[in-house]
Amino acid sequence: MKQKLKKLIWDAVKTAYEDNALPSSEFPDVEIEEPKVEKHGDFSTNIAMKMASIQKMSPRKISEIIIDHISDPDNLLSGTDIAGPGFINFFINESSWHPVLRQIHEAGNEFGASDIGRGKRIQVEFVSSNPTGPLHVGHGRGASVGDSTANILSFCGYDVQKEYYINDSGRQIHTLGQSVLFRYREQLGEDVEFPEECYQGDYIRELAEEVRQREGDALMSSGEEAAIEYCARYASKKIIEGIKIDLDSFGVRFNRWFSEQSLYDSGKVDADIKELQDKGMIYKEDGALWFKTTEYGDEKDRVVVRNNGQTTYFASDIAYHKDKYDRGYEKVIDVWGADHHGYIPRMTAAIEASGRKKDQFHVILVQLVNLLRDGEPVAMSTRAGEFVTLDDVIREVGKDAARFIFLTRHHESPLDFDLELARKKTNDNPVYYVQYVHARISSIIKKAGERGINHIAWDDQGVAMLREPEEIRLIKNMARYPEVVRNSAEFMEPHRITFFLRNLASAFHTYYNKHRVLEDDEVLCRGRLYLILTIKNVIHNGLTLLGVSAPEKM
RNA sequence: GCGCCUGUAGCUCAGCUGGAUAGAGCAACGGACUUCUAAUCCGUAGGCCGCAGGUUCGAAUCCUGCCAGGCGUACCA
Repeated sequence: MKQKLKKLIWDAVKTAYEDNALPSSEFPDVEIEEPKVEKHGDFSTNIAMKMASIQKMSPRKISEIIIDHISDPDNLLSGTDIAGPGFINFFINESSWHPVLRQIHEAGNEFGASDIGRGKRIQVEFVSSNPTGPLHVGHGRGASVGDSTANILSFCGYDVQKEYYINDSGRQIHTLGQSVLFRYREQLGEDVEFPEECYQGDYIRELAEEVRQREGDALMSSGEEAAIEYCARYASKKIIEGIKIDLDSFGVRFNRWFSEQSLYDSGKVDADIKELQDKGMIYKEDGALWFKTTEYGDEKDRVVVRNNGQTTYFASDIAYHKDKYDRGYEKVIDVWGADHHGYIPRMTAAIEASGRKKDQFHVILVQLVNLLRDGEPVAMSTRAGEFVTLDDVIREVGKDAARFIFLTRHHESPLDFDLELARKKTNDNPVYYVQYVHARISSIIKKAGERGINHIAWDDQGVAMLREPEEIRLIKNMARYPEVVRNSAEFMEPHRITFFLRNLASAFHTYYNKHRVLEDDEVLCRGRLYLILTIKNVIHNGLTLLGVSAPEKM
């Protein structure tokens, strides 16, 4: 619709120039907006104001000239208006909206999809929680944002891969091994003092128990390091399995699980450090190796190999990201917790140093989640073992409510997640509001079937009867969907879909309460059934992008 | 100190990347079910868009400076 209008205006401007009504041939882009106030029409443009200084004429005069030169062969417009400082307002004919319904219906699950990605290969890495404990709510938010963003990008024609990076190497894995070993010894009757820096959660005890059942007391006699190594391997493997299960029940599936350890095993970390050394990007100071990240805008240089010979997390991250690009991704997106934001400049620096462009890397920072129960904060700390796991949340409030609520805010603003609220099946809970539309429509369609209407299809006469303001409003609303999806992809902001759905749901509920679909007038009934079928279609599409189900019945 | 994020209705947040009279949901108050699901709807009330300057036809939106909160600022991850 917008495109059609844009063309009308553009043609009018050109014609006006050819008729010598406008002195200059220099025209700005046609920008079309949707006014907030209905009185201002369906669309408006500010083009006259933009042209004023170039044409050396008053905006209102230019508006008049443009309107005079508009030709509207398809009878799209029911009226135009000049308002305020020189806005041109356009009123669209009711009947011009009707074909939108057909587009939606014919596109089906593809309605809203586009090809703006042009098959560009893009990778989204998210969650990537360390395998030292189960996922908690914060990871849930990262999972929701990452997964939906990937879905949306894919819907917009990008070739998207979802990946999880497993930090199965380094100090914290060692600590994990220690933690399990301590519990293991404890269980075998040894009097041990459990160190504070170890992981305190009950899951460590369970893992130790499993180790004991498999190995008996064999680890008591093997060397300590070997025992820790064994426990670390076993525990991280089990934890990752648990994480996979949790994510699966959260509706998140990765294309690939990438092991940090594999970068060491294949020698890639060492090779990349060597390569950077050869390029002169690395120097030695105080016994450590430093990467000159300051040359790419970081505030200080960063250590890649410590003076004890151990590589830092940064070192493997450099190798990991290099590997991503080597695998052919043109763009790499990382979803991180906001507490890692200080890490962005050095990562960007490393990527630039390896010859990639800055804009080939993008970090989505997700702010922290404050978990509440009835308005009271719930304390959480992985180390102290006090946390509510993602699994707990899914069990308590359900996957759909959790995923939806995580996407009810811009990802850069902190989110309060109230367990009691999320569990309530009331109108406090936005997910039901949207799902309810789908269920209601399904119910009506079912009822129509009972009355012998089994096939809902485009019907000229029926659709032509959709003239109620609420009906036109619904169609206009849905017509915006493709643009919302595109913007959502472009800005990587899945919450835009959430807000769109709430809006559409609201418009439907209003309509539902005011008008009956199953009217005695058969023609009208056909038209309305077609309308709600397309609404169901759009709600379904949107919820799918968010990873939320669209129930037939509630 | 420096850097990033956030300040919009009593509360939780949107605001289409500069547009016209700033919008929702909760909470408050008053209404609507013998009719397609009341997990719904309708109405009322509620605002110096953190503060102060600047940019221009026009600012919640862009720039600068303050103020407040969160996070970061490791040879941790």
